[in-house]
Amino acid sequence: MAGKSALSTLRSRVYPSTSRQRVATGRSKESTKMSEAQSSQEKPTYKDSLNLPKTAFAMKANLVQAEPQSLKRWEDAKLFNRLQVARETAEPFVFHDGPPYANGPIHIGHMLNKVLKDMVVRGALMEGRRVRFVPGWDTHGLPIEHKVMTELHEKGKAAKLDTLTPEQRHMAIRRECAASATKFIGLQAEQMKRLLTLADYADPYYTLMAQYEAKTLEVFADLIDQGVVMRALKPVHWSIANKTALAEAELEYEDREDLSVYVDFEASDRAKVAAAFGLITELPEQTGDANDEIDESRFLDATPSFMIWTTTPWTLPANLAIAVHERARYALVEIDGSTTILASELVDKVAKKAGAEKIVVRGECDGIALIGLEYNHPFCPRKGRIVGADYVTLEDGTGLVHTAPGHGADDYRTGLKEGFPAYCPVREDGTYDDTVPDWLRGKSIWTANAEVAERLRASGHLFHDHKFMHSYPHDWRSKTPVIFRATEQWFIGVDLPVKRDGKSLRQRALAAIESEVQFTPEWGRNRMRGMLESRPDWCISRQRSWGLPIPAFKTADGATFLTSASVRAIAKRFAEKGSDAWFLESPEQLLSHYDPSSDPHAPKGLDVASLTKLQDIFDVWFEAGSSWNSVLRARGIGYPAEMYLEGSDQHRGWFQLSLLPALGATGVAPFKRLVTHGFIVDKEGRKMSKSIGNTIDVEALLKEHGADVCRWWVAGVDYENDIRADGEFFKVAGESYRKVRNTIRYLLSNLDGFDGAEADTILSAISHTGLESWMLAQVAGTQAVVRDAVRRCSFREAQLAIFTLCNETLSAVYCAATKDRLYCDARNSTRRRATQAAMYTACDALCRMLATFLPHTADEAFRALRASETECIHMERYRTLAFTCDPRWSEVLALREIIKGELEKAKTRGIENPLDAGVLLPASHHHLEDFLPDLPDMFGVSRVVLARDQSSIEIVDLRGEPRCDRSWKRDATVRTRADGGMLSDRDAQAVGLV
RNA sequence: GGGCUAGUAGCUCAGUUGGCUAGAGCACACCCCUGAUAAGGGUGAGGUCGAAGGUUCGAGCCCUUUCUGGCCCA
Repeated sequence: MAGKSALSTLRSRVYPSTSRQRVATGRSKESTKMSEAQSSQEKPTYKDSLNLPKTAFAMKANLVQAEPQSLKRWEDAKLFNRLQVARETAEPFVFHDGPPYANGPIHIGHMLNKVLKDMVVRGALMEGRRVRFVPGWDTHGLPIEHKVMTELHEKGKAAKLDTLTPEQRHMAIRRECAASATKFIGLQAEQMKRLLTLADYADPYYTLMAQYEAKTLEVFADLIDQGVVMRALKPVHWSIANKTALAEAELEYEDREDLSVYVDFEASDRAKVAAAFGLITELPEQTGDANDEIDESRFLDATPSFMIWTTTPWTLPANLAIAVHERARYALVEIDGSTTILASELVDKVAKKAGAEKIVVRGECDGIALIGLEYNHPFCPRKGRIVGADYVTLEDGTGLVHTAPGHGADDYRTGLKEGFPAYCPVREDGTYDDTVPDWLRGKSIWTANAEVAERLRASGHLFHDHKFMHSYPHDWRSKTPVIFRATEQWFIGVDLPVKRDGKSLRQRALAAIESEVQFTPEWGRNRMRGMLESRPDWCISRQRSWGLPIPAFKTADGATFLTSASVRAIAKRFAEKGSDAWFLESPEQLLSHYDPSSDPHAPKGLDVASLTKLQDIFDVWFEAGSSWNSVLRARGIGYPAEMYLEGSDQHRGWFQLSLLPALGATGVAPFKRLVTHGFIVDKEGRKMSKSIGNTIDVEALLKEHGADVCRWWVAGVDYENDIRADGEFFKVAGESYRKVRNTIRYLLSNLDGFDGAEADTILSAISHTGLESWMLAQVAGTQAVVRDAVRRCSFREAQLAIFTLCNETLSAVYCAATKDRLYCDARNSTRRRATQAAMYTACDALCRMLATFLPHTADEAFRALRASETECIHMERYRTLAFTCDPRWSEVLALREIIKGELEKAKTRGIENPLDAGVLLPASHHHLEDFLPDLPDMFGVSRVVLARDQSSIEIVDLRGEPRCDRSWKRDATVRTRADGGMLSDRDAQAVGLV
């Protein structure tokens, strides 16, 4: 004992740090300390008699090493499955994962999305709900196929593909694609698990699974039943060399010289054109009135033309319209004898290019005045019409745009709007069909370019032509130029009436987002409405290898065969064999479950043996957009989902493309609520991109900070808008995490030897005016805020409430106030045990609240609290916390703030340590008398007195009074005890010196 | 170019229908404690609310224009 106290003394002497000695401002403080230390040499020290904090819960989290151990513990304990069993009869919370694309490692956006989803999952679990969250992956589609093809090229294996039959070729590519997707699913799943997300990783969904594909086809069949699936023409990039459609990613842009032509399209009705420009074509009758003299400049005697410019003369046979901009100015000019119309701004430029000399502007008007006028096609026997289009610019050409809906994307949209067909007289080998004039039939479009120009020149329609260099798309494989060519595609018609109720998908979708779906943030509703209002029919077919085949056939007489019954039969086949069957099996095999006699829509006399398979595959969005059926309904999880939670780009993507098929097939939206988050940008607010080099690597983040810190960062971001991220921000999140962790550690460290089972009994006896009641009421209030905030996905709000509880309520106030009783009271004193019971309850509640955000740390703390390695916080649910406190506590807290200020002022009087101070409260505070026992600890002072004769708060200097050697309080009962120490009654009792 | 959306202390954010001397937390500075110790407590300094006009007795909040970002289209 003597040795120990000597050591303590030595420590107290040596401990003051050098830095403090450097900054020590003055005089007496150090000397006072020294004299006290010296005097204590003769006196006993009491440190060992105190109940000081003790815990195995480490201050340093060491997340990077510890989290994988938690993962393993949960996996070994089969946490996900145990939860399913435990919550079997609980109210389900249907939550559905939007599938990320399996073509690379996860990036920080995935981290954000997955962690937010996990907070929803864990939040619902803590509410006692049953949550079966199935993670999914989108596995089909062009990016994977393109990447695989590029790799095959690089490895020199692509040439071999060309020696295969088309079906062998498809299969070879599909095998490679499946391998690639599977590889990245494995990688991503591990990374997502490392983020401590809780999901059914043992049984996830992939869009390439046979069952999934079958269920997607069922949705397609439902849509056929509802009458919204149709076949129509649409222009696509077309490789003549390979006779196939190409995607944007398969194009390479190279410079190419083309013939560019300026063509005059003769107006059909001279008078109408003249009127548009304020001119006349008929001379009014002579009245003889001198004032009625004819203004000859207003008289138009020639038939004007509309001048267009194009670099693809071969598309002129398909011209159906000319587009102008409503607000652009157009001029009627005479150029070298011809009368023509073009944008005012471009008259000089065009004239100069053509070397024209004599230019007379006869009139001007806005584009809107031209809309509706008609013209005669220069070599086809039909009329065309002037239409308005926003994309018309005055940068090149004439301001009047040649429009062939079968040969251009803009043209096609204009055609849809104006009711023109996607007329395409070009066959798949690049030659004209029989609908064009004789002299073009069967000719290649490339040779047609020059011939069309010559023909126009001969007939006087060619104003000017010249060679023109421009960037032009080429097929990346054959290196040949591609064309836009309208082909037959499958569509879901958004304006067709659905059989169920006669309303179109567009009408139903608009109604659904108006009143049946909640949006977080609310502006998502507006955004989605705009997109739904303007969206065209959904083209669901692609000409690719890697995807789910659209199971359509061609009959011997060239008709397309596809009915809902045939699709359902093939769905059955795919469920057995996977969609590879489409490329491996004969039509008879594929249709083995199909019985034409029971299909009212089967063609008469259908001969299955004579069918040939069509080669379209589904747009990947159709597959992802059917997940509510392939996952939620197929697995009996529930329908519709409570919520979908994705990035705000999915308003156009997954949200919309899930809504449309679901409304068609079921009549009900697949989600009740849409929550969106913004995109992660760098600290300057710029988007992250590999080329700029401002990306943040998820693996590196996890390695540096651990998942709980990363999750704590996610919990704190304002995810509704762009989210700035930077390495520094994670350090800040780490600091905040440490604060919470330390608070928990301190609570735990004061619970050494306390039996948590007694907590409730002890707390049932506490007073409303007691400190415990106040603290527990704060905990209860925080829990209510957290639960409500998490339900609303307002994680930031929940995090702030938890942090404030730790930082303010507990660390700064409650823990500071209860130090004296925890350390100095007798170990089993009623007061100390009440404090422990309150701390136990607070810590328990904190673990439950934190489980949503910090799965590892909450579990670690909970096991420490329960002193059990088998307990798991994630099997728990919220407890009801029915703690309330006297409403006057708010006054006590306000008073505490005032006292702190007074104590600060008292420092100038030399009272630097609050334990050297007493507080005199004036008569006006007598209503707080019930709180008096806790007030000294609340203020951190040695004594609080209610003084009737006092008119204001006063800080009393107690430095003249004896100081208890054990508690360091200046207490009236302090006196020399039998062991020679100066102790107060309480402390004397605690050490057994009564 | 169009639709939606954001811009408040060094950083991350609150600021309800216009009424405040514009608030938190972190970081920073200074102080206390050394019995939560690679912890804990206290105090303080930081802002012409992106910019310019306008409405109003009064604007961070409403209107117009504009600048800088983000998402989705074109």
